[in-house]
Amino acid sequence: MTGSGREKTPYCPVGRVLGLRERKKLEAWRTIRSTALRLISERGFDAVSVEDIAAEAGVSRTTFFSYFRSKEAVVYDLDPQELQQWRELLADAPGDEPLWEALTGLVLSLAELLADRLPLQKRLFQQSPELCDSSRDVCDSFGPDLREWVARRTPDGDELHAALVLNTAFAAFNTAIEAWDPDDSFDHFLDLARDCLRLAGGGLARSVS
Amino acid sequence: MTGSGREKTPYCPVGRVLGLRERKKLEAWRTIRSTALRLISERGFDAVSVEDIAAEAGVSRTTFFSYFRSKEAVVYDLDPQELQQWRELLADAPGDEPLWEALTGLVLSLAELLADRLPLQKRLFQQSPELCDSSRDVCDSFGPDLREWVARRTPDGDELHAALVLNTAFAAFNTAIEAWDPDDSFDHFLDLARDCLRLAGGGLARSVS
DNA sequence: ACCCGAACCTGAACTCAGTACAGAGTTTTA
DNA sequence: TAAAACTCTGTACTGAGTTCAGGTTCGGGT
Repeated sequence: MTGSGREKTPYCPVGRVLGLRERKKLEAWRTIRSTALRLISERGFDAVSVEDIAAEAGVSRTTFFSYFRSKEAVVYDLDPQELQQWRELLADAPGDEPLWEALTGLVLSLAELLADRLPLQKRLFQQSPELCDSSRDVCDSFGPDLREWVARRTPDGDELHAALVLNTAFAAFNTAIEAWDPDDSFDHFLDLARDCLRLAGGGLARSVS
Repeated sequence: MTGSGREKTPYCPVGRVLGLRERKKLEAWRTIRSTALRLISERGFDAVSVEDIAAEAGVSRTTFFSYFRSKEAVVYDLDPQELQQWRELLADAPGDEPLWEALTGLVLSLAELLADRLPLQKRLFQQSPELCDSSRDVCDSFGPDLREWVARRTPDGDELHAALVLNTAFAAFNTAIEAWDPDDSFDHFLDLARDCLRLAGGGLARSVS
């Protein structure tokens, strides 16, 4: 919905020094999120309604939707502080590396940033296939930013190549997520992601099998 | 929804010789689909409700949902005959080629199979970003079959590689779709798809830019 | 300290996707 | 031609997502 506007409201800015308002908002965001994750991991995604989450978080249904665009978003969205770190990462990324190498680095940094959330998230995927189906992309929340970053450093005429590189990096990342067992260590996931990115970057054509 | 069962009902079987029942069903399927595409291309995806489609197609809302799992599905699903051709393609695919080459071939054959529908579909994407967002994958309808095909010809222990190859092929295909202008010839699209698959297969790491 | 505007929260009412089901109608089969 | 199997339809329901008109709370001046 909402056409393709990026952010309806500049929600949860996370500036340097937070006023009372901003602190409350961040707190509300986190209460809703953690409540949601708790309920969903207890009962499964489908068995929890937005109403349940809102009630349990002590907030109205309407407010829930002012913090999260959809029910899935409460699972996928980055914490405002993570989002800020992610944007700093993008801002600081070197501009001289070849695109694929730069992207590989970014994706791996991102993975580390998500270290806390990913295991739980992956477990939710396994419990609730409907979650997997709907948003098949864990990339939803950071994807747009990354797209923009790629676009900015892409010379005219090379859009196809840039898009291909980006989509392939996503594919590699998602493949690693799919393959990972959340009971294994997170380092193991990082290895998987590295492997996938390396294989995809090195060319899938000539290869085993 | 529906756990992860493949097909709730074996709808529209398209056997060799069709009985009256099957003929009616195929006809109904096509009426609904074409009505839907017409209305949606006239008014936009969001401005058309399932009720509108059903009414215009002379069928009940309930019946609509017995033919299509969702409102998006009516745009994405393969025609039962296309689906059959696609399955034959899979069945006939050689088992001795390396995985990437085999997949490349399959994806390109698939593209040709979709020649009629793709231009309109791409135009709908452009008109209705909400369509793009929701099902970011044109691969939805044939993806499961292809996954299964890949799984069958994957030796144990190589699942990661197989998944990576598959996801990357999808990524390349989607990239081509994204990049294609539906006012250009369909051959141009095929060239794009070929290029994307070749680039991804050949290794994105060392490359221009 | 006070006030005003802006930002925020809320309940209520609404639209629409998707599901369940029971009954009526149609095709198939024997 | 009658029973069995399948299909369609209306009805009624759940729940996601939106809109909106208040009420409340915060922040920045003065």
